[in-house]
Amino acid sequence: MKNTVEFRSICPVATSLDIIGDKWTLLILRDMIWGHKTLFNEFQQSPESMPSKMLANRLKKLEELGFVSKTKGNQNKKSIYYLLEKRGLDTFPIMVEMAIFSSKHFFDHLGTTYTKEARTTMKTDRQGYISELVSNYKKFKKNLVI
Amino acid sequence: MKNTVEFRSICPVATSLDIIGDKWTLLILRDMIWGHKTLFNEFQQSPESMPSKMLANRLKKLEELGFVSKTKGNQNKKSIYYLLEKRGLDTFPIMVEMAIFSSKHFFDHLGTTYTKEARTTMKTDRQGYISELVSNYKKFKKNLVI
DNA sequence: AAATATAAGTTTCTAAATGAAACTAAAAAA
DNA sequence: TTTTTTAGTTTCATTTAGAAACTTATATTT
Repeated sequence: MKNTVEFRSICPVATSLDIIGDKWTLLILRDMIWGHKTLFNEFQQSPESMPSKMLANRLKKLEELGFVSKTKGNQNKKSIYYLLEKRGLDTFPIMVEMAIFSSKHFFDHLGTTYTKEARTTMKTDRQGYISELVSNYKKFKKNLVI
Repeated sequence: MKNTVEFRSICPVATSLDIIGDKWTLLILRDMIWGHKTLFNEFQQSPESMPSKMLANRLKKLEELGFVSKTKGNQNKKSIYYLLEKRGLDTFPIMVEMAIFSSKHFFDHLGTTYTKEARTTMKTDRQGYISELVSNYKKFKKNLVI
């Protein structure tokens, strides 16, 4: 199975799409940033029910491209920990803009699950919101015992 | 041919991906915002060479979802003008973040095509950059004789 | 007016990607 | 020792993508 990225052009938008332009890749990173998920079966339990084949394929791609790192557990040698690297964390602003977009234009579908407060913060203090979630992740990663 | 959006969850990120999470949709909007393109054959001429079948499919979806409008020409009745509506313009911040991301992490691939200056502006005055391009588009749209 | 060209698609067909479901191998728990 | 858990892989049917040829309406050229 080949899994190399083919760039279609030298356009900066197209280049990002060549890498993260599908329905699953960003959801893994979402679960890592917002949910502090690290394990294969944790990603599987997300509400979108990603098929294990897709999950394995995308995790492999994300690791090859340096978005995430893969570490075998020390205590539990059957667990494999996936953690965000800098490149993975840098996709966060893209996802925040996606969240702002759908909250604005597809509010009826989203409903009131995510508080109005969180959405407002995202917009009014976008950079602060991003910085805090990133620093939270770094803290989580540092304290994680594998 | 069915073309309805199926939402996989009520997550704001997943919801955006359900709508624009593919390799082509955003490229049409990119050509409209940055290139002021309006016609079918103009979109076809982009460096990514979108197949006409994909282009027709995505334009239809974008129109159904209210991202763009479709207008038959008055002077030239065989031309059909596609123009951005508010919802389409609001995807622009997502694309800007994508451009910032790939410029940072895939610089080697992008090369020096897009000036360092433009990239710097995007980052240092993100909101200003967005506002100006949006207002340019609105001006273009207002002055366009169909 | 007739022939040619252009614009916006559609159709056809093959290849590739997706996704559900069952299966596997190694390690841990009971 | 048997069962369960974790992290995948394999198989196969369906869907989507993509290349290429075709179509239909309008416009332009001769």
